[in-house]
Amino acid sequence: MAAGRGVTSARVAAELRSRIERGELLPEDRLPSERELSESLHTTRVTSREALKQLEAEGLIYRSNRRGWFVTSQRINYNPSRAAFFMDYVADQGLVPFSRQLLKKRIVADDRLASMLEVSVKAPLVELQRLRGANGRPAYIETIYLPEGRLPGIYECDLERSVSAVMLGDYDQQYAVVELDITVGALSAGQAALLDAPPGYTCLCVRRVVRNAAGEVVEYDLEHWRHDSLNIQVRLDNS
Amino acid sequence: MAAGRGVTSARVAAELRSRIERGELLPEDRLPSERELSESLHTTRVTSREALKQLEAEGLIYRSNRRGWFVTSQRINYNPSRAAFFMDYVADQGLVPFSRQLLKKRIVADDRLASMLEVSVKAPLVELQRLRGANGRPAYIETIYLPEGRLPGIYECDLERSVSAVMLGDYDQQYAVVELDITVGALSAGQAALLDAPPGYTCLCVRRVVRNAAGEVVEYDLEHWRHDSLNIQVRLDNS
DNA sequence: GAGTGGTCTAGACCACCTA
DNA sequence: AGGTGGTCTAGACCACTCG
Repeated sequence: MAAGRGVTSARVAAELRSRIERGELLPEDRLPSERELSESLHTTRVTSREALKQLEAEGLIYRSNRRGWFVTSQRINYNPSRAAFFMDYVADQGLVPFSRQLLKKRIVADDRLASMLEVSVKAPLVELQRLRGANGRPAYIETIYLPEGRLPGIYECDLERSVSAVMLGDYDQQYAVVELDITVGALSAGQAALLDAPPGYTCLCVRRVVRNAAGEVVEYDLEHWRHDSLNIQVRLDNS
Repeated sequence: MAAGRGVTSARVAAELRSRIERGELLPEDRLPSERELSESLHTTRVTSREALKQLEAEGLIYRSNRRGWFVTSQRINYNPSRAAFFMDYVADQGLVPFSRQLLKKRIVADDRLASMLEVSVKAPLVELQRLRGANGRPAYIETIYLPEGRLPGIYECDLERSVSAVMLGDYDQQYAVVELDITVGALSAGQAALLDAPPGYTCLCVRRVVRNAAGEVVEYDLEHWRHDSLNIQVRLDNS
């Protein structure tokens, strides 16, 4: 039969779960400290932590660096197929989005990037990195690669707010084909620090390859999302 | 700065990672037992386990019930947008697929199902559940709901192998629109047992709503995938 | 029956955050 | 400075699997 989860940690998890469901703990509320929890439920810290990690995996709670555990709130609904603007669709969901550029530089394609973007090795690229989130909480890190050869002068554009906007406006590039690759992974130490998560935190990796009407790759994105902040929604129309 | 992962467990993780990358440990190979590992690397079981769980989160290794830890092999590439047959696309990837029907029965729609399938409450449905995987390892559990009103006689069809096949053949239903909803979650105890995973194991939840050319919902799927067995690939054509 | 992972106890020290 | 989570030690018992 099922290898039953331990009785004690399950009890702690159930207790907290019910407090959340009953509304005693509201989104963004802070949970009791691990030591308090352990004492009041007659167990040890290791066991309480086991329960907390379980609820974290379920997406019910999250931890902030070394400040404590909190109840999660609404996830961001994300439709990676559309060239929608992050700031817009997050605001439409009643959240307050933010976006911070971490990096913008010119690089040349190495083997891996050359094959992903279908350009020759050493072709000039623009690399862009940004941190985005909602309601003051970081949600994902995005790294974007743009082939300068196909988008002349792209480096001079204001890419801070939205690449999609620049594509549509200045380049008249429709997103003809979008290829998505979605996998569960773990955050590196650097990524985790930026996302206010412990190293190794479970994340959703989304890889996007965007092609224009001519079939050329015009954008390659790598996104690392906190697993508890995201809901991917895709709509496919074959008609 | 980054809340650095502990030195010891990181050392154990790095050691195992390098053994895997160097090819000393091959896919499906068994790792040393937790006790051996702890002793040879001069640490305790709790710490070794921390490292093992980290590698598990990264998708490098997995555990089988109480039998031990193993190196993971190739993931299944899955394109949920197409009405492709599981047995076919897995075989195309050089893997040996299997599919086991767990349940097949007639039910009536409750509130939730009625709203998902856009039928009236108490409308007749067929519920189907199956366990699928590759190379002898379970990968996901799928629960399918079919509205009998729109697919008369569907219960009598042989749905064991492929719902898509029956749709295309007997009902001439093209999959006109597919709506996907993808989230990271945790397995319930029952699901975990079927998937040979510990309870609370991280999973990818995929919800599919399929509509025919008339815009009616003809299929509603709920899939729970082991996070280490899956790679979702979607291709969107806006041209 | 021997060995495995799954869980738990009861401590400890550290790095970091907040006041 | 005091409290928080992050990590670690050194044991223990249990449920299960396998030979």
